[in-house]
Amino acid sequence: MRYKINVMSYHKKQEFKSDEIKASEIAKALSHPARISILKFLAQQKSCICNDIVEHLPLSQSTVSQHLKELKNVGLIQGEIDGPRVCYCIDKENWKKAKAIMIELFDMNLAPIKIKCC
Amino acid sequence: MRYKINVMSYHKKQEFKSDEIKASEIAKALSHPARISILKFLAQQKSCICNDIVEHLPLSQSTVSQHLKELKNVGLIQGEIDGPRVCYCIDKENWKKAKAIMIELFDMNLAPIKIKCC
DNA sequence: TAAATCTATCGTATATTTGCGATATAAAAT
DNA sequence: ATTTTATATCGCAAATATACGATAGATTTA
Repeated sequence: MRYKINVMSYHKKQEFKSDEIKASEIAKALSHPARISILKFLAQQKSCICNDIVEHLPLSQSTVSQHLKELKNVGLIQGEIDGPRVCYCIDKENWKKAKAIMIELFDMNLAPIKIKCC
Repeated sequence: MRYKINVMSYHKKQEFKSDEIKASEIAKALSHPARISILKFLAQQKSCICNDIVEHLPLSQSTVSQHLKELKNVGLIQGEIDGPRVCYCIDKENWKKAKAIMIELFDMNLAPIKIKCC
């Protein structure tokens, strides 16, 4: 095959379509069981106090804090200072948007036409 | 707060629930725009020939091969040798399963009860 | 048979993620 | 005022992910 000439670089992500980047960012936020667990915990609203989340996970407080930060950065949760604590909760608006993006991805038209194999 | 005692270790993923791990693995497979792009390309069945996928992406052949391997490992695609080429396609059965898992995650009951904040 | 084509894998470099303890800060409790 | 509690962030170490070129192996074409 004709070899592609590629410039030595390590960040190619920006060369993709913005909707593909967006979907991948949502997926990345969900790509660690701790973050899935945090979201489930918040959805069940057993509590939204940060420390309760920490107690719920087999991870140190600082590690949990980092996972919370990632979920916050991608917009899936919100944090609100409540006296000495921080109350986290799912950002329902962004959650819906994320859901729509992922569903659109999974609803891709799986054409039943057999081209070669498949 | 009482500090948790944690053994120095780098692999805590296995300490989570298996359904959380499963969801995170699917999400991880989707956490790079190149892999999203590959799946969309295959869904549209513009082709399922490996080399056409390589031509479609701004990445080298070896890098694309690695992304294909990850998608294959998680079960979202299948590869079939077709003479000198390899024909990749979406594993429709596993795709459906993955979709169900992600939809279940996004359909988490977002309790409307206000506990503290939220 | 030799050359060309296609793909996977190896080796390697860099970037990012994951994890922890320590610590800084802020509020609450004593 | 001091101590306790709660949280974020810093600094570091290890693991994993991302990317490439080179190359091996297999197949097809010339």
